[in-house]
Amino acid sequence: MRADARRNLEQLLAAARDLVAEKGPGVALDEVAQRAGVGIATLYRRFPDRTALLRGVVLDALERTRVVAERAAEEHDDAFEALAAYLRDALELRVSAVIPQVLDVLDLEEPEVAAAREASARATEALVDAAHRDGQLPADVTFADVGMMLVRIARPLPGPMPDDLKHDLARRHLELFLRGLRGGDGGRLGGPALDRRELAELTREVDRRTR
Amino acid sequence: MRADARRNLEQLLAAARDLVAEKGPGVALDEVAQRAGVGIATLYRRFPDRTALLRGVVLDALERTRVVAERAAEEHDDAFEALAAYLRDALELRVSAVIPQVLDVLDLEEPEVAAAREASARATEALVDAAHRDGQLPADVTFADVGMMLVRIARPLPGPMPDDLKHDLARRHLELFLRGLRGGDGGRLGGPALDRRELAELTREVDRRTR
DNA sequence: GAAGAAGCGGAGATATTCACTCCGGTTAAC
DNA sequence: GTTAACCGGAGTGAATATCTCCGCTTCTTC
Repeated sequence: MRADARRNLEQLLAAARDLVAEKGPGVALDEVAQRAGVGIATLYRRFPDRTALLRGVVLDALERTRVVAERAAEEHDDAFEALAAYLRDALELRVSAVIPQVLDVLDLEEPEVAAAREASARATEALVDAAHRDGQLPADVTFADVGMMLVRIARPLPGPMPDDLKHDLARRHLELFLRGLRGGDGGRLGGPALDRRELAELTREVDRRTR
Repeated sequence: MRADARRNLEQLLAAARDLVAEKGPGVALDEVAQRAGVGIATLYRRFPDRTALLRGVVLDALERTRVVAERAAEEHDDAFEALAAYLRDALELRVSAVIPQVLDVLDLEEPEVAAAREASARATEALVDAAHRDGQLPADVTFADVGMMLVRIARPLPGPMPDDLKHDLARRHLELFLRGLRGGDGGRLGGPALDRRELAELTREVDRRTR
């Protein structure tokens, strides 16, 4: 495979990942190609139809999720810290938000997808279970709770706001969530601490610029 | 105004609210009319174009938000409980998720919208400030943090799952968030506590049914 | 309970958007 | 320098969405 072809493929997957997370699985494919910086024909060359693209996106996302979950387990002795590290990494990957969007549309029984789902879920379940065993995660907070809160936090917020600010806020809200799970006072939140005035000013400015 | 006309108007606003929260401001207007149980002509009779409908939805949402915020302040002596009551009520109204979606598209300078925004934000800011003053809300958790976490929790999760379960989970996650804010152990979470198997089983079933 | 005003529904013409293909030109690899 | 792989984007046809028109129905009032 030629080097530029591989680069284009990766850019397509990244663009599709971000756009599907934001707008759902029905995004215009032209838009995906444009965001990826390639022509529409290049998209169709790699992925014969929308389903193939979505399959590619979700397989990539599940695989990346599995990798960071397993790495987090290896690199941290403390079970809660391992879980926290996984959640932070997954957020950076911008991967979690896309998975449920695509599952809405894809065939879940399809073996390759089912296997990836299983592997990924198993790896993150191990983190949750370990934190439970160590008594660091409240017993009534389940696998689904953690996973879904990650989705909620990873989903790009709607509203007029620069993308990087949205992401900074997502990081901050993940820390807030972790602090809540941890129980104690927790550490600093970091990131933008916006009061009402600052928030209003910010959105107004963006609104004006894009109008 | 005739009684049936008023009822239809309310159903249109409710349908538009839910659908915009779920799919964004670009929803097909036919779909809105159908969900409201009225003909498409009835929609256009009330709202000459999409912008008018979105304006109606957001004004309604902001007004309802203001009302529950003010009522929460009145009915609760404890500042944190007042904030919690507001968040719970706002979640039930299914109103929070729609506001940022629409702000993305509407003219924020328009006086009526700006006034409603101001009034609504002021009322919820009062709740946050009071909880800060009483030392029940960590000082570094801002107005924007609380508001955005509400949006994150109120937004319907994507993925194959019955709507009422999604809503039960949203309630549960709000309680989880409140427990985190409160700091202590907090009360019971309530609602569906799903482990990995149950979650997988559930989505698989829905997936099969809708296929 | 009859008259009439207000309101309703949905078929269909029109506009818009989207998916997908084709081919002349470009670029990486050796 | 050659060649095979790869690329871009205009363009066509299909699908989808918007919005109007008008015959029918339902409330309200006296």
